[in-house]
Amino acid sequence: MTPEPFQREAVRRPASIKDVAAAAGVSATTVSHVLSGNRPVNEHTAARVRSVVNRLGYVPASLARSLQAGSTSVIGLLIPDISNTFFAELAKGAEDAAHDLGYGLILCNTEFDADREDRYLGMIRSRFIDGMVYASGSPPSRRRLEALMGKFPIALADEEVEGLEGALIATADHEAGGRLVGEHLRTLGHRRALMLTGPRALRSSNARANGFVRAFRGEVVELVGDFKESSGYGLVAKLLQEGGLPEDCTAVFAANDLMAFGALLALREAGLSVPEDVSVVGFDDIRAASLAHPPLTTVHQPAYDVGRTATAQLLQYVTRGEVPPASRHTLPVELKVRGSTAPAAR
Amino acid sequence: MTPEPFQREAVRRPASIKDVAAAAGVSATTVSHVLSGNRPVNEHTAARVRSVVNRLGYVPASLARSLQAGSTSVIGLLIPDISNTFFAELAKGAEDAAHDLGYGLILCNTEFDADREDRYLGMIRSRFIDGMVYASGSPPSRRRLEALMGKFPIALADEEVEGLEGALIATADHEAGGRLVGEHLRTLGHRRALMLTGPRALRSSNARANGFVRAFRGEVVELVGDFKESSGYGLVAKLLQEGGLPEDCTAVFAANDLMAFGALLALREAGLSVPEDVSVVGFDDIRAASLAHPPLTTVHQPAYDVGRTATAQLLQYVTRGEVPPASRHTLPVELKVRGSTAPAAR
DNA sequence: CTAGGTATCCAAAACGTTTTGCACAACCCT
DNA sequence: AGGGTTGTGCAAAACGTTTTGGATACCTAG
Repeated sequence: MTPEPFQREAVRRPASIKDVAAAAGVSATTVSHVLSGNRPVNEHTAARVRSVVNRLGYVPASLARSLQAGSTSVIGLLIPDISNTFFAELAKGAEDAAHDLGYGLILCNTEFDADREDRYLGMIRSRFIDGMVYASGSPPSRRRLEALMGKFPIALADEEVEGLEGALIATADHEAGGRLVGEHLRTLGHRRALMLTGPRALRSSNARANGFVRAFRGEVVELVGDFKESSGYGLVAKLLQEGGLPEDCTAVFAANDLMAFGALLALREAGLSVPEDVSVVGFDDIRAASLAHPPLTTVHQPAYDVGRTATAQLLQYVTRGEVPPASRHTLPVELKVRGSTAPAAR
Repeated sequence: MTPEPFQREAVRRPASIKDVAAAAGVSATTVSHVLSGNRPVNEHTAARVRSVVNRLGYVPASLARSLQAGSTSVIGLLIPDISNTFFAELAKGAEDAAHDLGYGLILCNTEFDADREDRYLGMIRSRFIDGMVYASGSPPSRRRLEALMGKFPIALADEEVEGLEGALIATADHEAGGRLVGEHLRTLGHRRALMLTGPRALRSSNARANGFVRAFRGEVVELVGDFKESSGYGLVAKLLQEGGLPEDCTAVFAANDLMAFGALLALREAGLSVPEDVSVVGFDDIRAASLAHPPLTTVHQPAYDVGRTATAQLLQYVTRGEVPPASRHTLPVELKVRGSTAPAAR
């Protein structure tokens, strides 16, 4: 018995509140009141209305409702790349927070593309969304954002923006993360390290580097990367070709896990073994970090919490019209010591 | 020089088309025409209007526009878990396809929660979104979906639904994937295998198993899991405790990578080495698969394409009102042979 | 000088709700 | 009997657009 093929109904105008009103012999006002409970309605009339609603399959048009209410109960989440597990986790946190308050979440995936970002920011200017959680992942243009933040509810996630100190912000404690790595490597006896940073324009990247340098108190060679696996590979491979790591350099700290993987690959190709010859540390603790070989020592970022907190802050502002008491949340990070670090080779 | 702290402007009603009209000394109609170019307007007047638009920072309210137009240019993407890389990739494809046609994408993350799914489906019933890409990941309730698909544009991604043959569908060729694995293992000399399936109610899961069994032509012991790492671990660990793998069983095929990882862990804990003692194969090719130790042999699913194709189909239907010629797309999969499979031990 | 264009703009309707002020009846209390 | 309350429901305004049928003035050709 094969089920009969599915049939698409002919399109027809969906029932409106007026249709319901007419069919039930009441005014649209009364239907509205029955459905919203905003004012009392005679139980007998209400029952009749409800029955008509069911029969006609009436569902209020949320557009009209939003237009009247002046808000849509939808916010946006702007991120560069949803297929990056960090942002996926962040998105999950944001979606949870939004859902808790009955809000929808529009995914604004920019691919680091400015045009795309602009188009999405247009959604807030045209008031299609009530607010935006902004986690651009690239150095945001301050001017553009500032103009927007003055007029519309925007919360920053993961990345702060120079000069927007009064804004709503949730971010991981990047500096502390860097410090933890510095202490860890120092304790293991390392005295010279190679640091692969992210783009200079990113505060988070700088904070990681600063924290590291301060706590490590050894000699650090900094190379600027772009957070991609290829850059981690390229920088290290090039260095190795040009005569190897700096003398006595026994550790590599990459500002994110992807670059660490790249570094890992380059080291392995050069015949160096991790962690025996060189220790490697990443940042982010993406899922692959624990599965890699060797498992990567890294700093766990609370991506989910960052997304959730930023969104909760935004919604508190949006729904209650008040800026939350703590308008800046710095969330704790955690060092995950795994197999890619070991005491410095003598 | 610290930048001065950011100031939030006092909230005031945003300028409407009437404000612009008044300030420019024309009617709202004219403003609308200037902006849309729908009808010609005297260039002198138009210039004046445009200048006022800029001065007032007027942006048309998309809600009102949508209400009038009868559509919102936003569609939904319903998935169970955005932090799963498979769905993240799928989401990326969907977002790309939507963006290409000027559509926004609302992320509907259900966490396998029926209430949550219902709430999101409400968005389409209330016409807040023009359509929905449905990739529930769990056996969808046919009745609920059928009623909805008759009335609203819905495309199925990744998972088909029994009896909805006429619907828009994009899915990977699960059966072929299973076959590829079967042939691979058979060629390597394996004759007995353990298969960890997904939930029985999922078509995709069954298709993988069927394809495998057919092509392997050896003896297959099937154990039903739930696509989670824990279930892969649990099933295999239990088996090993109760007397080990079936005699001469030299291969394990898990219906997805996560379960394969679980199996890998259980085998390792029992002192069995992969692939020397047992070969292990997964399905999905999530990022961690290639980074695991040993790198996992698995079937690559075109998650991005599935999302993109399903969305493109949906939008073709939504924008042009016509069902696309090929309303069912089966996308090719690819076997990635890595380190977790080897010739059967004698 | 008039009939038919053309260029330019506007008023009003429509989209589908919610909200608010009011009307009408029925009831209660003194 | 009259004033106040309560219960019930409606009409109209408002939200901010786009669309459509005219209206007005000017111009051109006959």
